[in-house]
Amino acid sequence: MQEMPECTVFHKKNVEKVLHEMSDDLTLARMAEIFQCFADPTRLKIINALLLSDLCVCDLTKIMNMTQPAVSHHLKHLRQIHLVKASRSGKSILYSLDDYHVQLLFDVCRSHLNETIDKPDEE
Amino acid sequence: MQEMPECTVFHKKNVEKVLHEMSDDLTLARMAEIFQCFADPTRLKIINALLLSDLCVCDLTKIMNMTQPAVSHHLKHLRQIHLVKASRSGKSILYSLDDYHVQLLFDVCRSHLNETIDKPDEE
DNA sequence: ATATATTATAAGTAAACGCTTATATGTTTA
DNA sequence: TAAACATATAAGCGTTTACTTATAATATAT
Repeated sequence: MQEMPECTVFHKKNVEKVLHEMSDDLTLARMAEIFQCFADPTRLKIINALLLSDLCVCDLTKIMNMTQPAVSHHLKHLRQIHLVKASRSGKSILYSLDDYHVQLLFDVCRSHLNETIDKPDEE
Repeated sequence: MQEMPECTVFHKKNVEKVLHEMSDDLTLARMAEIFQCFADPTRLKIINALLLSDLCVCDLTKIMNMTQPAVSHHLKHLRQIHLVKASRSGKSILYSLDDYHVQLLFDVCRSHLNETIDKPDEE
């Protein structure tokens, strides 16, 4: 019968170094929140659109080809972490990106994709 | 009684420009997959650890203070999109980052966080 | 002021996600 | 080769997520 042993490898030096130098949990949680905004295809598409032009909710609804509440829902999400800001313009509310890091994150990710496009999938 | 009007703002020029220049849906879906790996606090912590040192599953289990299958599960996820690679070393399997973009994405996100730390929360 | 246009919020639902326990796979060592 | 070790996979469960429809809020225009 197989036992489930406590792993004993434990490269003490490495583990201690990592534990010491790693970001704290709160920081990691907040970073994860930001990445979460980029992690949904719909939101990412909204971000992509706003990288190209400031847009009102109505325009985004047309671009995304989805219902207006869905778009508003995502915009709220994006606004809460300061990735996007809103300003009224006549009847409409114009949305735009709130931080240049958005462009950076988007570009770095796309580069990664381009450079791994030929790699075969892991199973 | 309130009707639900079709929105008529439609800044045609902007919308057309955006639709034309936006990345295709497949690219956005793949990018979202990558961001999804960064979007979970646990996985992000694993990434953070691997930024600091190559580590075996056992070490990561200790660092993360969680069960070994959970760690393996996340590592599989990370390996499938070529963010992480594995190589055997004796009894253990050593994991390391597979791409310098990982460091870039991590750093850009942390910078964003640092520069927005003082902004008040949107409600 | 009243009607209309634009955007935001609420409640409900189906699907995806991350963890746990149990078990399988593969490598090493005796 | 058999036992032990290190890692991977499978099945199940509770939570979260993203959408839908319905409705509210807010500003504009007549």
